[in-house]
Amino acid sequence: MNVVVKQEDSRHRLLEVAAAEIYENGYQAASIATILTKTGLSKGALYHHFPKKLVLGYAVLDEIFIPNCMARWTQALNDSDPISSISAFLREGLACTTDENIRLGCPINNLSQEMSPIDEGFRQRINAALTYWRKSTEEAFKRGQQAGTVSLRINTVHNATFFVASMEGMIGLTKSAQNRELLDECTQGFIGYLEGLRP
Amino acid sequence: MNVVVKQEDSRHRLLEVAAAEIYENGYQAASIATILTKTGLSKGALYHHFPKKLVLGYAVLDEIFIPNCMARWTQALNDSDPISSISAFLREGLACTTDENIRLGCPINNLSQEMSPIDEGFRQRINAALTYWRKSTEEAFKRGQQAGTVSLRINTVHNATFFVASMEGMIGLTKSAQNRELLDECTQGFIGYLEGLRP
DNA sequence: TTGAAGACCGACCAGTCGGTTTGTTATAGT
DNA sequence: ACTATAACAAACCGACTGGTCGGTCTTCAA
Repeated sequence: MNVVVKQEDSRHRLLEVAAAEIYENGYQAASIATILTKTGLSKGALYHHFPKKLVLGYAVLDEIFIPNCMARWTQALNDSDPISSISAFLREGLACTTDENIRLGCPINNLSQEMSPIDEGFRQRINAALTYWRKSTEEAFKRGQQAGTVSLRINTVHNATFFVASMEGMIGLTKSAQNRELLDECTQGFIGYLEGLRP
Repeated sequence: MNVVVKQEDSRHRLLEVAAAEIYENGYQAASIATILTKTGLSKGALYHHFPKKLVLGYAVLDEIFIPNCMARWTQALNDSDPISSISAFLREGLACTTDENIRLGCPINNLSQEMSPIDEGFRQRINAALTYWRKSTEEAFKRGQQAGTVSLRINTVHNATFFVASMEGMIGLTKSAQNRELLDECTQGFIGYLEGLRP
């Protein structure tokens, strides 16, 4: 009976170790050999579950990176006051950012920058996630406008796009500075911008 | 006499071709062999001018990427009305962004995301450039405050940091979307934020 | 009991990587 | 004219890459 568990386990272990490797080194520099060593599995096992490295990369994105990132976001937006809830989201993000996060940034953004120009499969997956992020933010702004918590004079599309861009940029800048203080400063500037969207 | 030209030429050609390769593929995936093919030079030539691939990468950053990026920026800020001049800078950037820029993003940001976590030499160079960018923006905001074109209620440090982050994020988001319209929307949101910094 | 199938192993492959070494040519200084 | 040195050229190297393939073991249905 634990054999069934074990076979499911192999795929899962592969995915998780691969995710860690890709997060640390990027997709292209992530080594199959290293993943095998860290899982304790063989090459046969890996290529039994995933026909190519590319498919493994897609699976990591689809089953680990994107769900992880989306989970926290969607539950932060069920509100008629998006500015407050997004500010809270930023502050919470600041608080629960680990040293590893500061060093390595956002896994999706990393893959986006690395793979978008050279592989359509990666690009489309990432773009879909980012588009969803923009759209849900845009709708949150609209709900805020209806509830009177967001100024009617702002363009929700422009500001939703600018918001997502700034979010990614903030993480990226923190990564190159490797400095938590900078993330703090940037978050405060970010919240200042958001507060400016009130009526 | 044209021999002297030629030897300087070799280094230059190597730098330029390497820059293009790194811009296209990132540092790690940039192939020495490809660079040699495209320059028409031999391995001996390359390793005569640069002892290691890493040194070539640093040189590309120091002598090509960073100067190119800084040149346009510094001349855009000699003004007592930074909000107007930065907005103009954004609009101009939008206008002169090539399709290649949309596909490949900002070379410095690319290297930052790829190399910051794994090589201190890259990280420090990039961080120095970004720090300079933040500081010069901060000073521009302060000049604006003195001239009465920027609100005295904003924190110049926070907003300078947020500005640089948003700048990088905007380029990165455009890259993953590969969509000029999105860059346009984001720029408009960006300018809206900047206008909000006025008194 | 037998047979089929899924899960897994690990030796092996061709190709590419950055880097080294040895050798040649051209030029500048004396 | 002679020599030292810069500026290349190209064969070569070991390490490593993703990927293949023949075979083994376990599980389960018939």
